[in-house]
Amino acid sequence: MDQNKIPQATAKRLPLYYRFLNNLQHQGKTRVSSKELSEAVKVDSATIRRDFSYFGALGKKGYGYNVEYLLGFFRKTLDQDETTEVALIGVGNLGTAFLHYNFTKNNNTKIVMAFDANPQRIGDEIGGVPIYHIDELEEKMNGNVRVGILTVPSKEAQGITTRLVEHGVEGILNFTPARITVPSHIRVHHIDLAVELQALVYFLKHYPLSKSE
Amino acid sequence: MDQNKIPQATAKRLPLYYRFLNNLQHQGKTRVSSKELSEAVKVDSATIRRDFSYFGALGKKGYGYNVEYLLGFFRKTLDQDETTEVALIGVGNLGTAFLHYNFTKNNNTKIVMAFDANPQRIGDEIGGVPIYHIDELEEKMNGNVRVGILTVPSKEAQGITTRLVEHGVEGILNFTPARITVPSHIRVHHIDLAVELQALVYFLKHYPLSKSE
DNA sequence: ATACAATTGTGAAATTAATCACGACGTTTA
DNA sequence: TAAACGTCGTGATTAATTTCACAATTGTAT
Ligand SMILES: NC(=O)c1ccc[n+]([C@@H]2O[C@H](COP(=O)([O-])OP(=O)(O)OC[C@H]3O[C@@H](n4cnc5c(N)ncnc54)[C@H](O)[C@@H]3O)[C@@H](O)[C@H]2O)c1
Ligand SMILES: NC(=O)c1ccc[n+]([C@@H]2O[C@H](COP(=O)([O-])OP(=O)(O)OC[C@H]3O[C@@H](n4cnc5c(N)ncnc54)[C@H](O)[C@@H]3O)[C@@H](O)[C@H]2O)c1
Repeated sequence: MDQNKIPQATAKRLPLYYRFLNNLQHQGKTRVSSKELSEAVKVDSATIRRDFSYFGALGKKGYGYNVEYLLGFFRKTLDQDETTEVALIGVGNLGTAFLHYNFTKNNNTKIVMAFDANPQRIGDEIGGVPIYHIDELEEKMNGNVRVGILTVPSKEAQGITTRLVEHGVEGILNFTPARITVPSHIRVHHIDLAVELQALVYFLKHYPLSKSE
Repeated sequence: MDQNKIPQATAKRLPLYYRFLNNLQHQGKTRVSSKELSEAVKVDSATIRRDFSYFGALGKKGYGYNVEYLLGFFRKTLDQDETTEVALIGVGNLGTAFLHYNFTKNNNTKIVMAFDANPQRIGDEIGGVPIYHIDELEEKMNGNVRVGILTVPSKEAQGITTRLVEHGVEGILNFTPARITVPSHIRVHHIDLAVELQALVYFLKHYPLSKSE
């Protein structure tokens, strides 16, 4: 689809740019240079220009980028006008935090339902999101849910994943340590918080930064 | 320090390998091949062999790797025997979830204190971690805390960061959307959950996977 | 013993990403 | 209007990471 030439590394930075451009617009700024952007989002300015250039010539030489134009462009590119429905599975510590937050700011995603196995949680709403029993997964998911967020205990992850995929979910954001197996057309992003923390500690001990690095 | 030749991409995978090897040992397995590991952690087997090879010849041709030996090796490499103290700032939705979890399993990190500005939370403990008022940050941090986890509102992020750094913190795990500025010898890892979700949605729409990819 | 099967470790190739560096061109100023 | 300046877009380069593919070596079976 679309522009299959856009590097994945670039695609991952797009939401970041989008969010910052939004901030700029709220501040009433009308123009911005790759240098300013660079300082704000901590990405090299050449990388930013390169990223933008995959979408054509969006800026003006000697001037920079027009905030409104750029924002409008990214809004279309990131499909900000259509909402992707998301289901969250596992309303525990982490799941509850996500439901309260619900990624609503500047966002094209919405958690529309949640599931848990614990009867105490069923029937409640958190942040306007209804919580159903996991047995009702098949019944409540109506084919519009394209993404699942997994915040269940890790030993449940594979089973739930299989059920999600059978019911039309195309992408999974997996917060459990389990590495799940999915059909080849399903996309999984792992966010492994314990690994992130351990990796940070490893870097501290083994790659000490010098004052100039 | 140590082996500055280990690629960062490799270093990030080490905790993952470590965790899986632990599981294997608990299951009583004594040997494992890069192929088995590959299927479990979803990393190409050649990449795993390459990763291991930076540490020398850890395996045996025709046999694979000895689980116990490998685990012992990684335990040393990842400094599993010494604990790194961590402070968490911002006991809100996300912060509370992290305190309950506290990354205790197989881990060399421990959240030893938390801070918040909301008087209602002060004095409590969550998961055995005391919660202090943010004004006491300087007083309670004793120089042993090397890592800070930031789960405050984004506009507070920069100010808190500066204070943490002044009091000896060397690494920051930043969950706020704010991109913080730090001296060059401080390491920051951003985990931007909203960006992760948006990026997943972008990939779904623009890089549909085929059945064979 | 010997043959067979399995699996490592690693050069080399391929892929992906980041950075340099500069010509071209628009803006601003006087 | 013209000169000075700022900033983009990008070819070329460099760096980082992944993957291929196979000789070497070991374990296992007969
Ligand atoms: N909380 C953290 O800070 C943290 C950090 C790193 C990783 N994780 C991982 O995230 C996951 C969730 O962590 P948590 O702290 O929120 O755990 P939790 O135990 O608080 O929450 C898990 C929830 O899943 C529900 N559940 C159990 N089985 C289920 C099923 N079959 N179907 C639906 N719901 C089910 C439970 O009732 C519970 O509410 C775990 O895999 C954990 O390893 C959490
Ligand atoms: N909850 C999520 O799912 C989620 C997802 C993505 C990003 N985030 C980001 O993570 C951060 C925390 O999110 P949250 O949902 O937990 O928010 P929250 O409002 O629930 O928690 C923030 C906590 O920080 C405390 N706080 C405020 N100012 C402080 C200060 N100066 N010093 C110490 N503590 C202070 C507040 O009292 C509150 O308890 C935010 O920046 C948010 O954007 C959260």
